[in-house]
Amino acid sequence: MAVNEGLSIGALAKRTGLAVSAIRYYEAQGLIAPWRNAGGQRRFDRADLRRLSFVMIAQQFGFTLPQIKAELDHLPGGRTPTKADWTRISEGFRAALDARIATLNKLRDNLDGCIGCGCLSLEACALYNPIDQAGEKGPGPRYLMGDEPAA
Amino acid sequence: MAVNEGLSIGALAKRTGLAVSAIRYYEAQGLIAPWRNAGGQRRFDRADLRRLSFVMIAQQFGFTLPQIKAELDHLPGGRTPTKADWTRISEGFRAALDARIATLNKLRDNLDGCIGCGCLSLEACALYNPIDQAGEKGPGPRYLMGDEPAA
DNA sequence: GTAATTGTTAAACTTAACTTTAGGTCAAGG
DNA sequence: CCTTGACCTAAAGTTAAGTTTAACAATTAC
Repeated sequence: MAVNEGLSIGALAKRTGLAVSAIRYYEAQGLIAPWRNAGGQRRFDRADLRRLSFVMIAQQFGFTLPQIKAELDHLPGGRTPTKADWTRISEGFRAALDARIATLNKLRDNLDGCIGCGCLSLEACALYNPIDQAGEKGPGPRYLMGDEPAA
Repeated sequence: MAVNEGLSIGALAKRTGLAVSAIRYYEAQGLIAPWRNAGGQRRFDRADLRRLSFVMIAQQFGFTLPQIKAELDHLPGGRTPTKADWTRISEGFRAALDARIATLNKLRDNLDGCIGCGCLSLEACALYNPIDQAGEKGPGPRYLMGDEPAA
């Protein structure tokens, strides 16, 4: 056992809890870049454990792999990332998470209003607006829910 | 034009902002159950607008279609759902949403600790535990927001 | 009455994030 | 040396939530 062999993909899988196939997939997506030993097998270093932790956490937060790659690409190229490097990109998480929590709180407040009125109608319901983002910004108000325009 | 013809799929699509193909897909998944006119075309009633509103809102909250179907299946079978019926199942949203917000808040608090230590390591990082749970849930895309919404 | 629009079906295609399979290679133990 | 287990690649399969396509029928508009 040479001192500086690096981790095999199986060892990395055990340490992270990821499937071997997932780690290979992440390499294909450019999230990690192992080197190869004499026999052509992947060898990882310990910094890759941290990279994969980052990937897993970012996924929890709803980031896509390309987005995560974009973050990881901000890490320094030539050297092993320092604690400060990781702290810097982790703070991006904090901001994204705060934004997401704010969105859900707003959604919940809207829902509270809707429970009160029981409407769930597209036009009247405050929840409709977020949905509308993707939809057409078309024609004016309609009577959507089968209720008469009734006074 | 008979008084009580019902809505065509195109009309429903315009009113909801959904694509015609999406509405057909929802029917295939059992989320709505239109009847057919003499020529074999789908006809919807106004209550289906409300069902689709419910679907769209629930999707905003991260529910899957099977989960949404499970909620909709709690609506009364024989009659048009009343406002009270809708209010009752909307309250399920409120609970799920509260749970999700709580989860994210916990995640954020853990992240704050991690930013402090800069570790992001699997053994030490508090964020590891939620990841570990998600890993137990088998193959396929992971949940976007952490916990699976309460059914 | 005819043309344009809207509707019908089944099946194939799409994207993300993987997993599974098939057919072989490398490494470690006895 | 030989076997067993870990590893390799490329390609196909999986799931969710739809969209697209092709070929054809029904409705509506003029």
